[in-house]
Amino acid sequence: MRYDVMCPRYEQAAQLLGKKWTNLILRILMGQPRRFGEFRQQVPELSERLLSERLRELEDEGIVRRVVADRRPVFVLYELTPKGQELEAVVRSIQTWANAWICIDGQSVRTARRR
Amino acid sequence: MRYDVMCPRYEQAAQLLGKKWTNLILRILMGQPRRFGEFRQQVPELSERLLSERLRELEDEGIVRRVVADRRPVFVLYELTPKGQELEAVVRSIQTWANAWICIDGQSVRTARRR
DNA sequence: CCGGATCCTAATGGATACTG
DNA sequence: CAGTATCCATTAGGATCCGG
Repeated sequence: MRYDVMCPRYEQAAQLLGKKWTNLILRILMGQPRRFGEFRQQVPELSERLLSERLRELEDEGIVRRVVADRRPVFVLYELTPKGQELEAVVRSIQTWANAWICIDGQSVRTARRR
Repeated sequence: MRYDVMCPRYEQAAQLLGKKWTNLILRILMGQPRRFGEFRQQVPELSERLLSERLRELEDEGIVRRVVADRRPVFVLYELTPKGQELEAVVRSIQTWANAWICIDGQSVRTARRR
């Protein structure tokens, strides 16, 4: 078997999930639709620029839908699409693995390599 | 519920899986232990520098074990640890999701946003 | 209230050459 | 055979300020 070609969708999915803040945003959305400002309250360390960028990426991927309520003041909701909802299985499998193999201290598992 | 803190292990796992070439390396290792040069044959586009870097990262995470056969010429095998083997469930869940939600063309799913 | 525009720095990845 | 070392281009992310 040759492995010269990657699955582009897999790559895209994995790289998206690996980006900073993405998983946090997804988790928050898994509970319920959220407004832009709610993310900021929930995660003060996440800047508006990155929040906006991540939401846009997820929207581009069809994982998140942006719903604009057309009244004043402007009111925007972000919610998971079906595609996004099915990501929950992935998120949980990563979490399960991480929980199972967590190590307590920050030490490397790797034994010293000879130089 | 507050989401001000991320699960560091989850983050680390997701970010590792999202790095370029990592998933390919894992897939190759899931079949059987491999030698350094075998990766290069299987994936010619992957440079020695990055291959070495990825393997080292996976080793540091305790996902891959580096086994040196002490005879001439030097002979090195990389193999999955139990921790690494259990990543297969994660890889498969990502693949399942990616397969289910693949789109054929390169077009964005997102409907145009008003500017 | 919901972002966009800018600027700057750090991290990532590719190419190439060299070594125990 | 199995890597390191170096250099460079691109990308990702944080900080800050501005606008409909």
